[in-house]
Amino acid sequence: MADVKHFDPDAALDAAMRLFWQRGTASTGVQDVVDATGLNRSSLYATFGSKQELYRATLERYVRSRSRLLLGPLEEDGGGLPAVREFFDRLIETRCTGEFARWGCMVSNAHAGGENGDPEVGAVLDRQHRQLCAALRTALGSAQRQGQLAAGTDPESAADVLALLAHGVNIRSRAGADARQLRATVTAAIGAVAPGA
Amino acid sequence: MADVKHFDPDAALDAAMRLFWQRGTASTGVQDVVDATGLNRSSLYATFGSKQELYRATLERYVRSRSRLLLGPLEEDGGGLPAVREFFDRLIETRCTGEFARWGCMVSNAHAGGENGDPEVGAVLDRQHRQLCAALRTALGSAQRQGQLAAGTDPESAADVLALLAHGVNIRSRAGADARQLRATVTAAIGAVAPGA
DNA sequence: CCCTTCTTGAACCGATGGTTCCAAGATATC
DNA sequence: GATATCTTGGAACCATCGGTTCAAGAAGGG
Repeated sequence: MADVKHFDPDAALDAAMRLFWQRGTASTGVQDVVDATGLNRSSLYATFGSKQELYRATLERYVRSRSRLLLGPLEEDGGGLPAVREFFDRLIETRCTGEFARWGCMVSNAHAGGENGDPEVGAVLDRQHRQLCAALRTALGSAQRQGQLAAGTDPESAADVLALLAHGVNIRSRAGADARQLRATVTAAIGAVAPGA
Repeated sequence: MADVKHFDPDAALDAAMRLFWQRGTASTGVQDVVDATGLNRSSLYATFGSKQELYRATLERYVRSRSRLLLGPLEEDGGGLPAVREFFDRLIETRCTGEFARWGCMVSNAHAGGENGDPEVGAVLDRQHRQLCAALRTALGSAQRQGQLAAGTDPESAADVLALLAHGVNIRSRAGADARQLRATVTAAIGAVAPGA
């Protein structure tokens, strides 16, 4: 009865995501998206509605794919302190090397870029930050139950501190901060807020 | 012989600074600057050259005025641990209340906004981060000499951790993070990385 | 009052912003 | 193969972008 899409919307969304991630909303023109995705303006608007809706879609794709990739292991049962250390190792690795080096985190970038002027975007940012805190809390809680933490350590406030620290890593990585330096700092931080037993 | 400027360049620079600080470079048009400063395009270009040069000028004004306001007390001799606590108190106060609430830090914003594509801007960002680390190191060093720190505390790595944490505070404040929550988290962090004697 | 120097407002430039529209092309059902 | 329905390509839309230019006006020194 009808025609079907001649392109892969998921691939297009991914290409657009990378654009917004790297350069932000304001610095990315619709023409840039057209060029990067290869599809036409009409198809783009027919599929995603508007630039703002497209941005929201890419942001949600980011938190569901890229963020999940990092947070997933953290939320698994019984990860404990090693899971926390591995989370930051992988975070710094991702932020400083490979194809995403110097791109930072799309969520942190959205924070600073003021994209939260859009209430829907703001809600995503808050939710994502709470999820990061919760994931760290889960891992630190399991660390405590496994007796990995020194007595008197509070997993909740430690998780909040490390979550803020993660934002700091994301920000500094955009300026090309040295991975070794970041790793050393983060290691010191973990050792201080979540000291081993 | 000639005519003299009919406006105050410093006031104009300050108005432009607020614009770039709040909304970023890409989202701020020259017309916005014209409207905010009250002076016209010609005077603006005659005085500052280009939009990019104007941005650089406002960024430097920011680090020389606003940042200095926060970092100054930290660098003074003998501030010790109380100076560190006061720095974060004032940071959070500035970021969450008053006319600059939800504006974040212009330097952190520039990081995430990718403004460091301009090498001169990137240099300012790196310099400013190093200065923040150095200021914290100074205060923590004096704390150690005054016997305020527990044995085994390393002022240098503690300073690096707190500097990253400051970026985190700046970022989260843009999303309207609760000041009390931030204060509690920061207090926990200071207590962990720079425990009192 | 003249003349020089600066400021000012407005118009102008090409490029680009996001968005819409319509004819042409493609496809699955009948 | 005809037809209905969707996608596609491309152009056009109108506003604004950053940046430049120019003529008129204002202000000081002679």
